[in-house]
Amino acid sequence: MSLHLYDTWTRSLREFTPLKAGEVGLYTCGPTVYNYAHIGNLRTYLFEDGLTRVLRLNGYQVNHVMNITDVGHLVSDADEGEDKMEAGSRRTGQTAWTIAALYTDAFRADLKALNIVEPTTWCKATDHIAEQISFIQEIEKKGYTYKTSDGVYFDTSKQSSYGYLGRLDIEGLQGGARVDLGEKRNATDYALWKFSAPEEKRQMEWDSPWGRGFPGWHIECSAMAHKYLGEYFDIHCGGEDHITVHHTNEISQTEAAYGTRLSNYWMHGYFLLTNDAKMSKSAGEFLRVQLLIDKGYDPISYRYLCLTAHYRSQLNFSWEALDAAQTALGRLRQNVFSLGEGAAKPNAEYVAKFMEKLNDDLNFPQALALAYELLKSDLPAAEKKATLIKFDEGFGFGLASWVPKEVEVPANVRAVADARWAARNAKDWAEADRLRGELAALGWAMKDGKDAYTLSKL
RNA sequence: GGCGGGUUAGCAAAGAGGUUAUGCAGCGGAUUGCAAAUCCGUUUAGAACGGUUCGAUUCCGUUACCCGCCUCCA
Repeated sequence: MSLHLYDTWTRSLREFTPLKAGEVGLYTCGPTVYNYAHIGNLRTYLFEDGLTRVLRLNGYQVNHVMNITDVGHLVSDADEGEDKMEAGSRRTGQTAWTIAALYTDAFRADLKALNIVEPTTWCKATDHIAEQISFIQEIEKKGYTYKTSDGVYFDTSKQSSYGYLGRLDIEGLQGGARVDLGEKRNATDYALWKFSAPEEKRQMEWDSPWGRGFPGWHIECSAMAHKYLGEYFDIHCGGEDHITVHHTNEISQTEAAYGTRLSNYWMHGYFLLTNDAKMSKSAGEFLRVQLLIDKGYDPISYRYLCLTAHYRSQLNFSWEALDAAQTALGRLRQNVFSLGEGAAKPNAEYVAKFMEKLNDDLNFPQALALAYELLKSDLPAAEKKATLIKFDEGFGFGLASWVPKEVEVPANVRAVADARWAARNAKDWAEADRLRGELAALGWAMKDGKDAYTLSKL
């Protein structure tokens, strides 16, 4: 089966056909670096990583561009309110530029911990102010802009196609608008450029043909996607929340400036929920990869958990589910390791089935089930191993390089264990059991093997 | 208020109009001095009501409940 992907634009599964043979232009909306990423944010990057892996498994060369939003969007209230970067700066007492660098590094560390392949091109919003300004000028030239006292806005009423991606009901939106329009002409109009307030000294502001200020929050993606991938490229991804506003406006801008809908396919990852509610940064506490590590989890266990659910359905996070994933991953790794070192080729039939699952809109849950079917099959060990390592190009668990962890055993623990091993071999069961209890008190479990024992931490 | 999605066994989560999802947990057995690990086997399903059908958890309708977006957001 050839690759089929769900396209939000058509709300249907479409066969994937690249615009240029053998190549894929992919733009994925990146983080706003005013705070750490939480594991809900990272679910979307895991979905996109799965996508790039599947594209590569299909033989495509993927030109993957991701932005770093290091200029503040606005905290709330449709183009009103304070700037997130400036707010983060005030919170931490560091410059906006410093915290942008800090959280960018933290984000990349998270990607690494989850074994997410980095994009081929990173681009920072603040490095592309000129591109954003000229993009706005292009829109202005086409007659879609108007100026208010606080910025330059896009007049969505001049664009009959506006809101198609989100299937927006413009009339309904006007009626149910939750915020004041201010000087905006329509509820769906959005800022292209915002002016710095006269009394305000911003850390991040630039001169523009319209006045000193900063870019609106959708223009960077349109401008950078245009610069690195052209007027029309293959796939654009983001979280489900981007459908109705951010991506709708990216399309709007690009359509005004260049007459395309920016990307041929639009794909969206769905949210991670906790306690059946969306995980959010504004709701205070949120789960970071570092917290998982601190609690003794391997971040790859979280990756495993995400792969057990389809990217297009919401996933309810719980520690119980993460425990299950960690156990399953541990066994899978041990299983693959135990298959030995023999050389073999991947089993063509299983690989074909595997590709069929992944090519069906990235069905990782079924692909994972197939891995277990393969493990239970009666194929030769070496062939199983080669096949699973092939599968892992999609999973990204790092199965090929995994080896059981060598644990450092303190000398006193080793001494007790040796004593128990001697007692056991002397069939002194009472003493052996007593010493096992002693080990447990020290926090160690002892497993008897045929010719030797192994120790593991409790 | 407008738009969209969901409800599957103890937990998480898939596909399929009729034939084992899968993982974790549980249970039984093998194995073990006892364990652990492993292996083999196995019990729990598809919100409620109605319709279509030889047959529906799967398609259609109604109801209930849950969630997301519409506001910064993955």
